[in-house]
Amino acid sequence: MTENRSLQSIRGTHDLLPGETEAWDVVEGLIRDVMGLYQYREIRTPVFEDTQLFARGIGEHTDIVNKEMYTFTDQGGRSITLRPEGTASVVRAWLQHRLGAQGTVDKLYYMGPMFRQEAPQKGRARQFHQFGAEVLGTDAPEADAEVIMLFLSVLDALGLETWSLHIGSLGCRECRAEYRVLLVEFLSGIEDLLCEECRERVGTNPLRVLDCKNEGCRLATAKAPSLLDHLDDECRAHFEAVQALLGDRGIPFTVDPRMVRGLDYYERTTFEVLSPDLGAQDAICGGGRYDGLAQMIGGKDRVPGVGFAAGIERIMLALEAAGIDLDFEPLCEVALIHIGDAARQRLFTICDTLRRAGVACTTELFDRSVKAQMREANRREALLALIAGEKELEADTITLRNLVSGDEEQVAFTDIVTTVLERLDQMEEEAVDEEPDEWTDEDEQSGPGPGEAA
RNA sequence: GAGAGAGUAGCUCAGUCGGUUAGAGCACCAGGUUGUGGCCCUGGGGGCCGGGGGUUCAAUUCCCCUCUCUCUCCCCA
Repeated sequence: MTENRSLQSIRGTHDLLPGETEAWDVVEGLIRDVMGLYQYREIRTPVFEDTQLFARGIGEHTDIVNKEMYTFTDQGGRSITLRPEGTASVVRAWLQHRLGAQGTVDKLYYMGPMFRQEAPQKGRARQFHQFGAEVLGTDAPEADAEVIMLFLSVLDALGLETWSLHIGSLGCRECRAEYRVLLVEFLSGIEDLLCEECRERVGTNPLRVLDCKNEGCRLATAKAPSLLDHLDDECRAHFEAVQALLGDRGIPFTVDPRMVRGLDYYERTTFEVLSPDLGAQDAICGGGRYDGLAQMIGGKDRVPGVGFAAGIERIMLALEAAGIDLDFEPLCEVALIHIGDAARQRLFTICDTLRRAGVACTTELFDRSVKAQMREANRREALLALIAGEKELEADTITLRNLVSGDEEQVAFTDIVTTVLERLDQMEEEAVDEEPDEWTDEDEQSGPGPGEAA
């Protein structure tokens, strides 16, 4: 409405700035590491899809489809929607490219932005980021347990130790339909005790009534029949197998008979991982089995599948709450410091040469004082400074200063690259010698130095 | 979508019961060292007091609208 002179990012979207992106890189890198460990392979699908994919997959009566999708008509008159979640797209791509044709089980993961038009608050943005994993083509309860274990391994890799795992089962379509009749019968009897919204839900999505946070509804439905008591034999066996697999590995979990997911495609196993440090938006991961999804979006054959989606922003918040700081300054090995214009030009060339040799370095682009240039070198935690002014140009040498020890030496221009590489090697050796034990395995803080390549 | 709170320097925040040039700390720049970092001292730059409208002699301050953020409901990752 208001015509601001300067535009800003739109409501519910955020810029990730230097100082934050480094931590995201670390987190994403650790996620990829764990995915590799479990042999899941990445899939990247478009951020927008045919609206029907989500309408049919997620469900017409869900909040997501009803009121939260970014939908628009493109110039060809097609209805397009920015993806509000990842699973439907992955299954669509799996069907489209016949990834199951080899008869193998496919294990896929994805990572990227999702879009939902909700009221923004902490841990909930309109563009947010999820990563997720999917196993397609198998009913095996091991797949259910594996995706849960996979996510918990990610938390472990990140150092997040406080979480709780909640699991439930929605049964298959057959047993849920039978149960639904029972439930509607029960709810009809207590209808006047329910909140307005729930009275509507009795007709549209009765299972959600059990998940209502309203005190009155909770009390009124306390004695409602439980879905878990009405699973058919196969679904019960499957659910028990999943629990046994988790239990055998000492993974703590709570069975939540009322857990209902907000997406219609779930069947059988559902689960959530909650973080105690997040406030209202405390789910960092949600998932489950979706054996009917492939057919809901037009696939000919039944393709069983199970997976999860996890919110990266919420994980970042949980890390922060846990006091885990993954930020690091990008490595700067050499700062080039000039006095005067001639030296400035000379150093620009030397900087280029050093970079070609794989040395991370920077030159001064403002004409600030030597003091300011040194201060910045210090701020960047540069290891070496190369200083040049009239004196050096005349003598055809450069001053090389070790910024850790303060030692200085004069180096001939022709020897700069070899000497710098030599000194950096020496400093690295010294640093390894002094490094405390706990840091010796892998030093995440220093980031990937371009210098290592050479 | 509903309710509540908040927006003042790059950042974290004071402040004005409406009244001249709006402050601190950190950060930045410069000087103290005719060319050398971290500590210290001195000085400096930087603000349409979120935006628009209204009341008033006078609005950063009061009122309304709007935008954004935060919290809650809801929903979800």
